[in-house]
Amino acid sequence: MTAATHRIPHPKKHRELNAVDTLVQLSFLVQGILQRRAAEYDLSITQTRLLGILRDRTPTMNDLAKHLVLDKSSITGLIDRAERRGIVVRVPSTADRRSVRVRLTDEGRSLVSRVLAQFDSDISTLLASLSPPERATLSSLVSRVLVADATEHGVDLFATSDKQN
Amino acid sequence: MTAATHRIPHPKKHRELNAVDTLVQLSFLVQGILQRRAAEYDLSITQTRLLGILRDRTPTMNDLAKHLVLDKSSITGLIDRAERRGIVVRVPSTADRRSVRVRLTDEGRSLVSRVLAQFDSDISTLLASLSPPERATLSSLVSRVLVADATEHGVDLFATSDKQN
DNA sequence: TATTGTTATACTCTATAACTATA
DNA sequence: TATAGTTATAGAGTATAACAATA
Repeated sequence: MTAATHRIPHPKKHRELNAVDTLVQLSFLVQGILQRRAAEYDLSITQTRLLGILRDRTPTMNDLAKHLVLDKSSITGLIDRAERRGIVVRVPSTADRRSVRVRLTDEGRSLVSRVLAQFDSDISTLLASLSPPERATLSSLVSRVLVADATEHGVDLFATSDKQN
Repeated sequence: MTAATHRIPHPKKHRELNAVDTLVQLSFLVQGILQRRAAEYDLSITQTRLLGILRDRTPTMNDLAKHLVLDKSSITGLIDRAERRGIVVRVPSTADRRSVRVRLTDEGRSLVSRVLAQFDSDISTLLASLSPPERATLSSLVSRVLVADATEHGVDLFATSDKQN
């Protein structure tokens, strides 16, 4: 990889971009789009991921730490700020009195729906230059990469988890 | 988009992933890989991007702010920390005595080479499940997305910029 | 003893506003 | 006046280590 870590790459005229470079550049492009959009709602990427997780789960702090690959003390701060803002609440776990579950409030649910809908629209726009069959090809290739990685790391991409309490 | 903002997505069995979802997930995956790898060298993604830019440029603080899309005060801090660490130096600009150019030190150059080589290797590994022609297809489709976006925003992806002083 | 979560602390990253020094 | 950069300040995000409560 030569210059894929910055948006305006190598000072060489019309060089061929390999799969590695394009993927890295794309990841910066996509993250930039998401980050700017989230910021319009006063959300960071991490907060948005958090809300996305909470849409169909009521995980413990520990579950969140695992999903987001963050230290549990980082989750404490993340939830503190989200709770202060009224988009999530801590609820005591009934089964284990040490643990705490985190739930979206109605306001949080509404917020995450709006943000993720915007994300969808933003990335769809980004892909507008590809034809539907091209998008399908892209999607299929990327899916294979995602599945291979998940398998590699022993993660079931489609698992239903976080059994209640 | 339903669940692409978190690594372990929707609790539905084997749902079809569309191009938007896969792209968003992929961007998180790639950024995670880069971030963890950079961290091994005590670098953030931003520091690594900075070093990547400096490999073939000696930009002013202002140039850096534009490339990284950050406020100039953020660049001050970024360069302060990098300079303290001995990987970059500030050099006075001869033409305009207000401005400052930033240059890699030998140590910085060596560091960025090692990190970017690792990035390359990491992302190559990620793509190992695709055949060479599939990688070429992926690369070509992603390139078109990148070029379309750059054109949309009036950026010449292949421009040579930052004329010295 | 081990696990869950919080607190104390420290550092990076980022922005806004006010400032200095040039131009 | 306008631009280049720094400083002061504030807040988010992150981690490590020590701690309390519970298992």
